[in-house]
Amino acid sequence: MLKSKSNAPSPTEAIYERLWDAIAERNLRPGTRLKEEQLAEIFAVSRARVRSALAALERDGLVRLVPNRGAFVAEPTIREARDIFFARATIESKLVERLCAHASTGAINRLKAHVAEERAAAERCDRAAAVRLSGGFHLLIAELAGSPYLFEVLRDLVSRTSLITAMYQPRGEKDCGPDEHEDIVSKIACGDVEAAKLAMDHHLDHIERQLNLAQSDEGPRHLREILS
Amino acid sequence: MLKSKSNAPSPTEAIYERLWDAIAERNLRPGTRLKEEQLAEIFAVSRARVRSALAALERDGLVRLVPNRGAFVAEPTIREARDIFFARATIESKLVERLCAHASTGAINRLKAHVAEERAAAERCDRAAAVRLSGGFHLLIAELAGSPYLFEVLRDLVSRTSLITAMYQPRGEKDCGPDEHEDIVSKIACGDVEAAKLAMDHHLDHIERQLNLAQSDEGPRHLREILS
DNA sequence: TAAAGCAGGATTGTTGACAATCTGATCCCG
DNA sequence: CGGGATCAGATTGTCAACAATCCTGCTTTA
Repeated sequence: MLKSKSNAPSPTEAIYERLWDAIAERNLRPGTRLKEEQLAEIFAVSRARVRSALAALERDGLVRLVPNRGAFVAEPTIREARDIFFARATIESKLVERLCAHASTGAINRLKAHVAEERAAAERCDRAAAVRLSGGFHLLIAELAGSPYLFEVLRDLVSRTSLITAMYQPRGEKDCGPDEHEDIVSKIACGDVEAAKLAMDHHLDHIERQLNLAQSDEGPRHLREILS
Repeated sequence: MLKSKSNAPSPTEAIYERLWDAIAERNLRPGTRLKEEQLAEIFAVSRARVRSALAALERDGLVRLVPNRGAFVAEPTIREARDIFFARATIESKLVERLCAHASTGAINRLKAHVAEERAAAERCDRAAAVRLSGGFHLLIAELAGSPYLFEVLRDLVSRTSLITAMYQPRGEKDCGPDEHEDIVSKIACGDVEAAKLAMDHHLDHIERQLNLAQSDEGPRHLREILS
């Protein structure tokens, strides 16, 4: 996994992040071909570094690597999408349970502060921030629950969920606001384990239900234009 | 993730597998330094390929990569070890539950056949096969439960467990035989969800309890000698 | 004497060029 | 006119040499 060096993000990470953003914000649509040389030129780095960034993105399920063919933005199938949500429910339910078991007031406050940030971003209509913060909420739960390993797995799952959302959620549909997150936090604050788990399950189920099977059919756009 | 191409394993995978085996069979002890050039010479491949294999091993938690310093066989802490077992319990419990829900007779038969293989390997005292099959049992459950994503996560967890076992299980201690696996299978065959989940939890807990905190303190051995 | 400074050697990180492979269009033949 | 072989162009995969970095042991100096 990519190390999260707090101060200095490695060059590979930087490319990883920029591509991640472009995909999650729906600017790079599923199926788009990612040519190594092209990316190397755009980001002004060597091809080798692009390669390692693409390898990392493949590990997180955002990119599909075909031998001798190249890299493409992944196109998760409906079946895979449902599997991702199953995995999320499995893991997040347990994390909520564990968090309830020993939730400090500090933890509750961090959760509340995060939801407030989400609300602010939603009101600004800052899509990029909203997507990032929405995923961040779930990661925060994993962090506070105290399982570094499941935190990493969930980070992966959240990335994949972003891609799935970009692919299957109708463009008109508004992202789920911070209301359900707030609900989950309040249940955790009460210390009601079962209610909190149900709230999380319901939340994930709600996101899953918003998906539809019709794929977007806009024309392709040029990499150079999207990645500024 | 490494693609599991059924017929032709890629060269990178081949190196990955050989190092994995060496670590899981306790020939390469935690903390051992893995020099790129040395490995390249031993495996008769280029350094670039060793690099990508080491990157894959780091992703699976078997190797620690230090910038400008090199690669070392990972040394999971006690805390990390316990976290791995927590993650396994979380995931495998759910997988067993799901498998019980729709366990075909074909699935049961595959499980029984696998346990039989395990028993045969144990009687041959074939340690390498025993380690591989023991992990394979858990992976088979994930496969039969029908969650490709959690299968991949569990593959990772099993690798890490091998390393933890190599590091913290006293050498005298015999590996858990196939008895507990057989117990789990029988509970699944009965369709008793709760009993099956309990059996799995107990099995994992049993493995975890066998760990001790004293590290092995044998002298280092030479890479060339171990990797034949 | 001990600690800081300074090469020397070894190891990793990076780059650019070369080889292998695939795609797509053209051309030939039935 | 249609189908299959063939060749050019483009793209990925691999490699070997070069640059940057780090550890080790020695030297110097207070």
